[in-house]
Amino acid sequence: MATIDDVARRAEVSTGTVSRVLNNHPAVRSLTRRSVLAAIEELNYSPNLVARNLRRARSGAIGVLVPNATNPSNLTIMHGIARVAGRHNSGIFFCDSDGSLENESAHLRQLCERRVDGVVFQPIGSYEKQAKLLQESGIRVVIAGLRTPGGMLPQMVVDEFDASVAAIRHLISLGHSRIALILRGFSTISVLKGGAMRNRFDAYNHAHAEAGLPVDQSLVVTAVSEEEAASRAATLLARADRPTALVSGIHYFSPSLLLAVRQVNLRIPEDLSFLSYGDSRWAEAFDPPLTVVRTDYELMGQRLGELLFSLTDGIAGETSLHQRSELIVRASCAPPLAGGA
Amino acid sequence: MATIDDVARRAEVSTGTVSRVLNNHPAVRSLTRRSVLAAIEELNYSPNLVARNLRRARSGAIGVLVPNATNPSNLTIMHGIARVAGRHNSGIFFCDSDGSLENESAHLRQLCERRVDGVVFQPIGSYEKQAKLLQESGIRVVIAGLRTPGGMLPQMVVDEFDASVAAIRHLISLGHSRIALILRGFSTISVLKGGAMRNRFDAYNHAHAEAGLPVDQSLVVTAVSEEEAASRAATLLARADRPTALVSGIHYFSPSLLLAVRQVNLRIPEDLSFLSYGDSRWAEAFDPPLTVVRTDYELMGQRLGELLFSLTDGIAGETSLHQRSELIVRASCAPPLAGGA
DNA sequence: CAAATTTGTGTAATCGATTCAACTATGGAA
DNA sequence: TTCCATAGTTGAATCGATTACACAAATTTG
Repeated sequence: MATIDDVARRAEVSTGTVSRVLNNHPAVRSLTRRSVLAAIEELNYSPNLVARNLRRARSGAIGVLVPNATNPSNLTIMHGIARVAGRHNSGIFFCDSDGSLENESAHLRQLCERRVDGVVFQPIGSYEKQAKLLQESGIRVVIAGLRTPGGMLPQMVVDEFDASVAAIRHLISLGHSRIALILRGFSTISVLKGGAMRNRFDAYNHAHAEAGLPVDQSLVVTAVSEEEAASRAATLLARADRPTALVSGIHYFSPSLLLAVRQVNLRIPEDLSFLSYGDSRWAEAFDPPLTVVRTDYELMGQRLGELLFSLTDGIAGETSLHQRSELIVRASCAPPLAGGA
Repeated sequence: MATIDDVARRAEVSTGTVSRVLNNHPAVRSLTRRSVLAAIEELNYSPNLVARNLRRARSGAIGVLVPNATNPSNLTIMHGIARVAGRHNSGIFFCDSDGSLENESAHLRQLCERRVDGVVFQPIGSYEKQAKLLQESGIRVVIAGLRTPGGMLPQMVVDEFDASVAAIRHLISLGHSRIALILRGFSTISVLKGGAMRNRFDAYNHAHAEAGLPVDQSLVVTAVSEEEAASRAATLLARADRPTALVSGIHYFSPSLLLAVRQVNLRIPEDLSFLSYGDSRWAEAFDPPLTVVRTDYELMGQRLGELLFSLTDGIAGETSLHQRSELIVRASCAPPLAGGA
């Protein structure tokens, strides 16, 4: 594999000159430049970015750490980030924690050791300490997620509260008073610790309080997997006082929940209203089309990327971005049947 | 930021010794090791992988190049690869061509310059030349995709032909003779150039020939976007001699096609049988559940990863893997109505 | 025409690790 | 006691680029 020295020898110039050609430095005679380029061509030379990065003390790459790559919304965020990274011709180090805190910190350490220029970090649990560590190493960090704002780190907050309240309000205004909410988490207690689920739970309570409606805590359940979510939902729907509306707190669960609904022979929206967090073409194609709380993850990814690069490039600016979600009303929610459950 | 020299000074040993501690070399007195570790701790030292990689002439990372990250199957493949990469504690350089050949070669060049240890490459168009170039630079390449086997490069071939033939045969045996097929591509000609779509088209023809059924080429259409796919489908379904079955050649198009079907008020499966390539929870949750040709992409990703690492580690073995797809019969296909269209 | 400036190029130090040869204790065998 | 093998360590070269500095040649200026 040819090195810069090989090229220099071949073109009968010094390595410094070759380097200048590679970096489009203006102070090179065009005749010299041509012969260097010719040598590069002939030797099929490919500059070694590892060496360059060592010297320059930057890597031309950012790290993206997601909690779980099977979640399509993370993929969409990735796609947005990749777009922006491409424009800044930066590479992307992809890290998937696969749900484990252990993996998460291992990946963060690795990103630090690789001396990436920045990290987009969607934390699983508490993150302050680890993120601080990166910061101290001079690596810019942007926190992504649906958690409550706060903390000193640059972050992108998904402003979902209003849309969430609007969603529950929508159901209440249709006449529902028994609304089930399925969240992701080990327990209601874990949900209360913060994050997206907490936010959705708070909005649920807020909308009820606002309408003077009591909340039946037994209608709020958590699950860690699609299967568990489906079985919890089935249990709820089998109750004598079954809910008249079901809210899927995470898009990932929605198809399994819909399947569970069909298995107990309930029609949507006549017998049960269904509302889902997260939008997709499938939610739109479903019969009836699903009413959803939607967040534009592609845009979110792009803005995350822009924020990170503005930080690494030392451009000061707003370091806490907001992205509003919205309620998309389709046909899966309707007034409960007069006779009620 | 502390370097290995700082650590050496602090622990009052040479840099060589620190290096040996870092790499768990046995020839270090345990007393020395302890004091080095202490110094590392105190200085909050993080080894610089860029420097290490330069010296070692390997990067401890592989590149994964996908044509488009918005496709969920690519995501699933990524997840599989990430698992395996984690086990080999290798990093992943993520590259998204976003559908453009130009991006594709730019990314390949970058991966080469970064001196990744290997590349999983899902090419958009013809790839032989570019892949060869990487090979010559000593970078192992594994081709992923649903293209016809052949070529000298290690690859993972999705063996979809049998399942595809079974799918069309299934429709024919139900009594269908006018089966529409929607493929992704600019034109039927581009489809014929190869790749997954070619394979599906061939299977379609094969099953027809086998049953002695003529193929109406006007029922095979291509589209580049969901919107185009939906409008092409709408046109087909508006014809007097409309097809009695519709095959979505790519999962990505399916929801839009289903939407188009509903818009012309055709019931599935009574008025129209629907069969889709690619499976998902949504396809299962749809009413009626969709009959699909399914490929296990998670497993595919894992096997791709294993193949690549066996190559980079110099372990010889089968370099052309196969992964079989299967037909999953659900409820979206039924005999055409007696009266027929 | 000499001095001053500009332009282009070569030389060598440097980034932060690894690793090999050389050297020094340390203990055991002759 | 002397010699040898061995474990532990040091020092320096090395990976492949960038870049500050020095310097020669070419050009402008007074």
